[in-house]
Parts: sequence; structure tokens; C-alpha cells
Amino acid sequence: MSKGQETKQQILATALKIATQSSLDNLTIGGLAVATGMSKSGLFSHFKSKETLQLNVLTFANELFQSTVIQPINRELDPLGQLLSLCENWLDWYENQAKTCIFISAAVEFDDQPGAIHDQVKQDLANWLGYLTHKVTQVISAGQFKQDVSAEQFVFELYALYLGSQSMSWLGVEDAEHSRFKTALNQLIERHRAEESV
Amino acid sequence: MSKGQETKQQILATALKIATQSSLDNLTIGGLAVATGMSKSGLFSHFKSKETLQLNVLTFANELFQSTVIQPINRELDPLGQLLSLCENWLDWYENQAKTCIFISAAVEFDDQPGAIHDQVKQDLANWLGYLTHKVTQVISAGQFKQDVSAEQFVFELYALYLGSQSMSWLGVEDAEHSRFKTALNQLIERHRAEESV
DNA sequence: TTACTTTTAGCACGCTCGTGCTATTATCGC
DNA sequence: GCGATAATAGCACGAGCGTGCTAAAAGTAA
Repeated sequence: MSKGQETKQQILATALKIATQSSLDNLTIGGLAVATGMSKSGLFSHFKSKETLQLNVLTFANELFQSTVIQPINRELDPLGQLLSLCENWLDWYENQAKTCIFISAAVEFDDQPGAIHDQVKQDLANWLGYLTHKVTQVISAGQFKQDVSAEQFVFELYALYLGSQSMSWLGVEDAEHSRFKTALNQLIERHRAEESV
Repeated sequence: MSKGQETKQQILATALKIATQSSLDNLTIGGLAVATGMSKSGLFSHFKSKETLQLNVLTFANELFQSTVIQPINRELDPLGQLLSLCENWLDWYENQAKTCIFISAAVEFDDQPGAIHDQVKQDLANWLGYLTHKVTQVISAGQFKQDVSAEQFVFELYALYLGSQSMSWLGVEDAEHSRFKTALNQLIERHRAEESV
């Protein structure tokens, strides 16, 4: 990797940290330059525009999400085990970052603001929910969930719980162990579990 | 009401619309001045700072929330009926606005940004969730929910569904009738309903 | 080492923001 | 109607933003 690519990755790591703590559109070239110890224009020349920078941050976040949430799940577990493992990694994701998920806050911030970033965030979220749906479908096929379970409805409720847990922990109501989330998740799973597999 | 108070309310109505469509901290004095047809400084003198303006917008939103969501519920219904009525009004709230709830987006935008607005939004959300919890407690006391139901856990799940519905409809997955939300809400209620009241 | 390319810094620009100051205009109690 | 008070407009400021342009420095291959 050339020197340029190297510092570019380092810039993006810092940018992701800032964008997560603050927000993707409060991310400022000048602020990022200070945080990385570079000059504003030196940093800027890596990305030809702020929008490109933001898109690169999203790509960087995606790669990190892939490698810390999706990739580490044990493929030898049964489908339900994989789903549960995925949920744990997913919780860790927002816990290890600044208690917020950049995709979710970016979705809120750019919901009204059409453009490339809006589209990208939407795509990223849709991809992730699609992946979850795929996994739930596997659980159903494996006979661990009832056959008439709607994977889409299940994922909706799961995703809702995730959002709720984040919002509640921001309010200082949800505890560090995500008790409310886990209680609800267990009930959600028990409700859908096939009888013979209980 | 004096002329000043009158135009101030009108400004706040416009400001709420903008802040809901866009966001509370993207709300700009200049933009609001154009939207109301006033001069920047003329508008500014109503509020001594931008922060005061934003706080006033929150107060205005609270009053509107009170009068359109909380106040209209029929007090003669039984507790569960009141809770359901509340949920319907709550759905209408974010549906009638720009498909987003200003409190929720403000909570996301100011989660990292300490200050008066952060505190106010947090307080507002906590108040609302507290009110919901109070209502659920009444449903339990009235014997319509099982006696061992945790009102806090119930409200957590209800609130999570609300967030989920909003996020999903932004993604274009949830339909206009909030099918996923309503399906989940029905199940949530049935799960907690006392046997003898089914 | 040399020649070429890539990476970085310095500087300036136009723009928008929040906010003060001063004057003008409208409102309202007497 | 008049005089005091409140509301509004005009204007300017300093700061921060994204973004170009040009030169210097660092990296890289021969």
C-alpha cells in the first residue's frame, strides 16, 4: 500500500470516530485536519470533495461492520445459533463505538437531504436488513422457527428492538447489559420457535 | 395576545415545520427569516439567541403534541382503550408531520452535543415515556393486563416498535398503514392481556 | 543520485452563519 | 391624538465552512 493509501485509511479511521461521536454531516474538513495533524488542503486533496469524504467514511464503516459483526460468526453453528451470535456482535458494534451506530444516525440526518449519501445510507441499511432476513429464512427452513413465521416481520421487530435499546440507553434507562433488549429478544425468539425444538 | 406574541407563535409554527422536515440544528435564522418573510434581525430580536429559538421550537412542539396526541383521548374509555387511542394519535403525529418525529430526530442529533437543548429533548422524551408507563400501569391495575407485567418493559417494546416503524417507512419498507407496526402491537397487547379479559 | 510522480502545505476566495448596533416604523395605553 | 414602548429593518462584523491554485516536500523507480 502506497503512502497515500496508508494515510488515507488513517484519516478515514479518525473520520469515522468523529462522525460516530458527532455526526456525518457535522464532520468538517478543518476539524478532521486538526484531529489528524494535517493541513486542511493536504487532507482535502485525498478526497476531491466533502461528499466523497463522507462516502468514503461510509465505505470504511461498512468494511468495519463486515469484519467485526458479520464475518466473525461461527459458520458451524446451526442457523438459530448464527442468528443469536449475529445479534451479540451487533450489540457490541454500537456499544464499542460511541454508543451510537453511524448508519442509524446518518439515516436520521440525511432522511430529508437527497443525494448520494442519502442513497448510500439507505442502501447500506437495506443490505443489512436483507442479510438478517436471509438468516431468519434459514432458521425457518431448518425447522427451528415455525414454518408460518414471516421473516420480514421478525426482522422488523428485531431491528425495532435494536433502535429502542439505543434510544433508551441514551436516555439512561437501558443498562449496560441491555437487559430490556435481551429480555425482549428472548421472548421474540421463544414466540417464533417451533414446538418440537423447544 | 400582543402583536409580538402573535408573530412569535407564527414564526414558531414555521420553524417547527422546517425543523421537522430538516432538523433542529439545521434550522437557520436566515432561512427561517426567508420562510416567514421577515428580516433576519427582525426575527432574531424575538429570541435573543439561536439556542433560545430552538428551545422555543421544542416548547411549541410539546404544546402541539399535548393538544393533538394526549388531550384528545376519550377519558371515558377503559384504560386499555385509552392506551390504544393514544397509540393511534401517536402514529398520526409522525404521519401528519414530515414522516418524522422532531423529538426523535433531535434526540439523535443532539446526543453528543451537551447543552440546554440536549437536556430539554431528553426531558421531553422521558416525560412522554413516563406518561405511557403510567397509562400501562393503569391497564394493569384495571386487570386488563396480567398482574406480573412490567410496565417499563412494555413501554420499551412499544417505543421500539414506534422507532422501527418510522425507520422502516423511511426505507420504503413499511407501508402507509403501518402494517408491521400494527401487527406487532396487536401481538404485544395479546401477549400481555389477562386471560379472563380475552 | 537523478528524474518523475505523489503527497502535503500555504494562502486566498466567496459564501453563510450567528449576533450586535442603530434607526425606523408600528402598536398601544392615556 | 400623543407619547412611550415594542417590533422590525438595515447594515456590518468576525468566524468557520468548502474549495481552488501554486509551490514545496517527500516518496519512488531507474
